[in-house]
Amino acid sequence: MEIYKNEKRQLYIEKASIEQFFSLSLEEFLEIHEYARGEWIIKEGERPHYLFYVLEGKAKIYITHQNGKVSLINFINPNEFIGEMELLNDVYYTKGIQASTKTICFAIPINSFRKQLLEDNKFLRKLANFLSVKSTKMAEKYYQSLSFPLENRLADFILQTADNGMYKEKHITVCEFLGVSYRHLLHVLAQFCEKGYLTKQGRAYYIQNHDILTELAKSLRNE
Amino acid sequence: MEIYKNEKRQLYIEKASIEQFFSLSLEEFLEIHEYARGEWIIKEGERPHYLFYVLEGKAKIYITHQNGKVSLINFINPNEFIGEMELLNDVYYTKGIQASTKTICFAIPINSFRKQLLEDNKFLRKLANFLSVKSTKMAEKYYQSLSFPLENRLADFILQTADNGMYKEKHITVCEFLGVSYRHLLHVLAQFCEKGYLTKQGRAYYIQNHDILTELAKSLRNE
DNA sequence: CTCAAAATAGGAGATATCTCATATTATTTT
DNA sequence: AAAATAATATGAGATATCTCCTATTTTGAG
Repeated sequence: MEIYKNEKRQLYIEKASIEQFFSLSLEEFLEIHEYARGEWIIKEGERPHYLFYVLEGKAKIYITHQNGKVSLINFINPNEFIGEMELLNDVYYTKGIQASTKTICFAIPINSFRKQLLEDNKFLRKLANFLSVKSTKMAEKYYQSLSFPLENRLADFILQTADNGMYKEKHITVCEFLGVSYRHLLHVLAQFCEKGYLTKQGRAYYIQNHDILTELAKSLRNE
Repeated sequence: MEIYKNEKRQLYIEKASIEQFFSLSLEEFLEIHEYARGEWIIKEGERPHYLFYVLEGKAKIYITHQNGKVSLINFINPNEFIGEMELLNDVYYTKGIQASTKTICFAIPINSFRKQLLEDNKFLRKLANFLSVKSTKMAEKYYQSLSFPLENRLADFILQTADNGMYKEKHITVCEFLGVSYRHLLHVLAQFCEKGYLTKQGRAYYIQNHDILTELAKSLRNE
């Protein structure tokens, strides 16, 4: 983990236009952290010392179950908070958060600023907004996972992550994310190929029948 | 739906000690609504006109999927908000909320007070707190549902809802809530009886082996 | 009290998904 | 370049869960 100093730090502080977050001026206490791919931003079971806000990069939230099974429960993307739960509650939290690409975030030491943050209207509104979106998304994922077989959820995931008609995610990440076994993921992918929705070339899959995938994915979101 | 007036209204306003929610004094604009069992507090697809806070009773959140299947996605209990999403976002929302017992809540007309609410720190903090808990719970449910078979989730549910060793929920509600088919729920319940965890008398089930159920449920929460 | 609707109950077969085992191929480390 | 590790692939059999069907019992409305 690297903490940016001087000009580099200044650059990011300006870029993030942190005025939008706070009425109070935290600027001089704000740290800019960079985490390398694979590094743990928060270790599971450890109480974090900072409130983070992701500026660049991508991270993953993991939970380890008692049976040893580890689930990827979500991605964290730019413009999202990390550690807001710990700011609000005293309960401590046991999720692990790992950078999955180089990740740059701003970091506010919780211990020193908790009280002030909780009195800042601008910040609170921003936070409440973020939380409401987060909780909606989670609820969506939940009932989707219950109500639909992998076929539908995978179609949706493919459409969301495909780049120019080409799908090329790591199976391991995907099956964690969708909560199915590696084996079954491959099975359904093979089915998609067999049915002509996708074709496989090497490690990549090309979308052949966009409409059918869209149709499958549409069942998830009932709009 | 009944709107309380005068003394009845006053009673609930005092009981809820609404000072804890707001710095501003909304008291005279606050309505107290009572919904009968089965009544819709918010109809699916309809934009609500109030922010609610449940004082007494229990409600259910439903979503209807495109395939016509309806999922119960959660219960709403006393001391929880309803409609906070609509307050924060302009997006409108398509969940249906139905009272499952007589439900009394306070109701703030959103149109008139939105702006003021969003400037009230006390309220925002309360709301952020609520949302963070909500989203955590949802996340928990999500990964539980993915990682564990019904056996574990049902054991947990039984322990949570059993009253004095007796479990007596409606199967229909439960299978919606746990996201499994009616048939399968019965099957696992029958298994529990066969294995001696429960015994069945009429429509009720009595817990015979509390320890095993606890053990099954414990896998869900890894503490 | 009566009838319709809702809830319970269980059989049978299909499908989705998992576990385990074993090869092969990329990628990273030394 | 060799060795170690991670990722991909696939078969086979087990289990969890679903759908459809049909019968009985309970509950609620009139």
